[in-house]
Amino acid sequence: MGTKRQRAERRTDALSKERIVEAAIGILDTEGESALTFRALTTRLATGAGAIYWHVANKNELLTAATDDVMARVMTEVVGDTEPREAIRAVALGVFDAIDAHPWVGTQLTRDPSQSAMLQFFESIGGRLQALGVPEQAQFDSATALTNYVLGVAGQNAANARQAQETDRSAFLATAAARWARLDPEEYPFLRRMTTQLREHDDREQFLAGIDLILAGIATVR
Amino acid sequence: MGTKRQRAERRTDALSKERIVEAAIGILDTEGESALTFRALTTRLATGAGAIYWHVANKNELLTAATDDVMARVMTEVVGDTEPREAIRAVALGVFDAIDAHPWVGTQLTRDPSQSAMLQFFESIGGRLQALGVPEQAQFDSATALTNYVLGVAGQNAANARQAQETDRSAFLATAAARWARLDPEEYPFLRRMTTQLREHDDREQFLAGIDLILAGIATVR
DNA sequence: ACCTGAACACCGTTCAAGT
DNA sequence: ACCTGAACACCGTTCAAGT
Repeated sequence: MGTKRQRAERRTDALSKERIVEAAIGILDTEGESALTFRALTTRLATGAGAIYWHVANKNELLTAATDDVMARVMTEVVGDTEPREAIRAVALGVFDAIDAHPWVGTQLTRDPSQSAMLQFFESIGGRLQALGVPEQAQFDSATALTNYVLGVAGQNAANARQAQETDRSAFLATAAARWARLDPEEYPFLRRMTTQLREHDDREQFLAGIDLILAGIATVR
Repeated sequence: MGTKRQRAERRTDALSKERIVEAAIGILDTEGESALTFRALTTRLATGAGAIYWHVANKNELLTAATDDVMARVMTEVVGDTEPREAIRAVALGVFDAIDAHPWVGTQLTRDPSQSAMLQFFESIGGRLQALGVPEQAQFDSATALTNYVLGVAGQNAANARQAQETDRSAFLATAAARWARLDPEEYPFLRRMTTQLREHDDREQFLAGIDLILAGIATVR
């Protein structure tokens, strides 16, 4: 009985999968994707590599768990809306904001879209399409289109974050816009015409505009 | 003069960026992304690591060059169509087929979408939107939506290829469908309803269906 | 100018050994 | 059951030295 008590009162800083995932998220958020190594983790957790492997199979499982951790919060937070169209927009925006705050989530989702987080997203979208009155036949293609679009944005965001790193966003956009402006006008008339829009656009608004475009297309199928 | 001649007649197997890129593509296509290492390259090219670094700055530049090599062919092959809507579908399908044949291209495009290949794609789409009569204001958002969708599919395809690896496609789909069928029907009614469609769908057709959905949405903006 | 190949600094992962 | 930490098998990249 005394022994059992002792087991229940384990030191609060004992290692666990949750604590490891938490530490991983901390490193990813503050120092970026490339900083997450088992060495960095062992230092932060004051332990050995083998201790981590006792709780986690490998680095990929750790990344998956960290991503699901962030995404689970998003999916549960966005449940209020009843109007299906608004609900779809809200869920999509929730994912966008999460990826914006944690770019490494974008990398991970594009690397492994069969994550339970994406299944939840797909389910959440699909259920609303049903409520929207989209015919059965078209529901699969519609949900897939929305999901692929979100994954594309996720990847872009992660790539931008990787490239921006030091410089801030407006400087980053200015550089990109300058590159567009320097392109051959014969070969790239469209990009040149869009230079100003590139520099001045808002990622979040543009993301929503894309969602609305796809929703408008879906509304077309009757 | 004799010297100059000799220089012109260099041994045909001399190293060059093109030959290195070609070898890299060979490894990527036959053995997959993880097989592309500088050790594998030096073996295949019968040279030293330093020799490769003389022609190529680093692994990322090599991957970028290999991707642009594949994509450049796609973009030039698809120029026949005059009807803008068909041209957009053809360009998108060309990218899809290229990624289907070379899944590593999908990984690279999602990792670095500012590649010249994607700029060409964006330009190609944008020019056609103009021809389609899409208002200036909406062209940027429309081209971005299509591009993000294609990038999302690219990532998915690459991830699937990575996961499939050994087993063939139908076995892969069967496994995924079986996983969907095992989900809690209370929590995942939509996924369960879509299980059959997942198992029987054709990736290429579904990709086109998504493009058509977005195009239908774009046609809505007047 | 172009190439060789050993060496460097780092990875993720394993495993015998401890408690 | 859980943890330690040295060791292993790999990486990408550098660089003194060769031709």
